Amino acid sequence: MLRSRRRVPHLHLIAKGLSCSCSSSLHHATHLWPNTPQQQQLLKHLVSLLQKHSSSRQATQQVHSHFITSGFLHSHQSTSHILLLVNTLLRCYSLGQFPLEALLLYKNLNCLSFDSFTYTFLLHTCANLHSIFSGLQLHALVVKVGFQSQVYVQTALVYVYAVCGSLHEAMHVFHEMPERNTVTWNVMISGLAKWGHLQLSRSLFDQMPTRTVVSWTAIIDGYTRMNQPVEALSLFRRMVIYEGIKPSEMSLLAIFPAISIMGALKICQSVHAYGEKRGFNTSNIRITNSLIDSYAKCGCIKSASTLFEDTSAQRKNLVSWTSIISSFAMHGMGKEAMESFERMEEVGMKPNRVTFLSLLNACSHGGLVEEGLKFLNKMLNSYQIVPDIKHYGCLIDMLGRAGRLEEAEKMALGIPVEILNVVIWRTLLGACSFHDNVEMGERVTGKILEMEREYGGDYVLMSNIFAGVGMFVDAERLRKLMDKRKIFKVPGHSLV
DNA sequence: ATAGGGTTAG
Repeated sequence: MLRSRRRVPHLHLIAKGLSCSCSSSLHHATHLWPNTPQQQQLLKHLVSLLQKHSSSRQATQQVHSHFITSGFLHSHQSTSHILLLVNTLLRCYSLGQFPLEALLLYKNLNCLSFDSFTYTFLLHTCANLHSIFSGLQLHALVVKVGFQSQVYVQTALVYVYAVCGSLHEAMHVFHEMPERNTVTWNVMISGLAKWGHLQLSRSLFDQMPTRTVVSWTAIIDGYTRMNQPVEALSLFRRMVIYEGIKPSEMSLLAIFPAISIMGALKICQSVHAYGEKRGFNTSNIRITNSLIDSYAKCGCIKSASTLFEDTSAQRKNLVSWTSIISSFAMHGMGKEAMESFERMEEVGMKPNRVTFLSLLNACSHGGLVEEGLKFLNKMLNSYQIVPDIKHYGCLIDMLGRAGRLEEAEKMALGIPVEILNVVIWRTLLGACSFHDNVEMGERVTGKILEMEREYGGDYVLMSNIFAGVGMFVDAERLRKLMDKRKIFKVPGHSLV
């Protein structure tokens, strides 16, 4: 899943910044500072500080304010030294949580003459913002200032376009490039794979001169995501056995879902062993979490829970807890899921919406209706989590399975219309069918027809209810209605 | 001094 998009206000500021010569505050400078050795020292110090703490927002901001107050811009400091600091600042911002700061800094410093490093970092900012608009503006700027044939800049351009899903533009830049390196190829391949263009991605993968572990991981991840676990696993084997490339932690994370889809317990075990050998399992909690999930999905809840128990409390994060709860849920072990949840609360870990979804799912599958309702209450009141449509779907499924149809219907009717979907009514209709409640089945079918007139499956389900309780006349009438609307039953599939 | 792949979900 893509990370949530952040909005970029005032993009015109960037373009504006180019046209005027200097930001107004600089005009107030009345004198130039002497080029003291202390200042030179300070510059170097700030750069190395940033390089050491490149992921710390606080450090970045402190260096930034030092930079502003130091008067470097009015000094006789060598501009290349200043630019190094500015570029490093831009890089830190672009990688951090507030990439917009990079664009603003750039805009405020338009009297500097920037280099290709600057534009590389700025483009990464756009990628992190998922802002195709600022990406396009920067592309234009890059052409204007003449850095359009620098490999790093072009690769960053391909990256921005690929991240934003503008694959035509990405391919265009890619094809125009006079020289490409491995990173360029990897960016293009993973961009295409990420957006589901597997064949194209694969053909580039096959074409590229040298494939690194990143290339392999990107294409494997593509196959996994596109639900082609066999190809994913066969590529993984080829990478390890024939190419002699060592899988990285990310390679393992990419292959786990494929293992899960296939339910390949043996492979899961050998990847587990490999991770153990490389020390991944103990250094990377994500690997452990994925392993727990995969073991459960391969049907081995024992291994999942053993692995969970063997992981120290220190290392367990929210995902670890959520994973074990969802593991128990998929094995119908409601009690165990509840116990895990309670233990989680005891150690002070705060559940999120996914945790509650897994927990409610466990209650639903384990037939723990009262408990499920209690947890819903807890979610609302103790944690102030607003249920989304999946929570509702789970709860209605839970009530419906238990035959508490009136409560289920009441809950369905209380779902905000903005999030209500037809899956909810289908879930309830399934319960009506199971419990032979014709009256409610009719009402619910009406709701479904309102929302989706073209889909035939529900007519059939409804007519099965009628037929099932001996109302052949009505069943006949419904089928005729279907014929009239030229509806035919399509093979069932879940939309959830 | 630069860039690429990442865990949980009815």
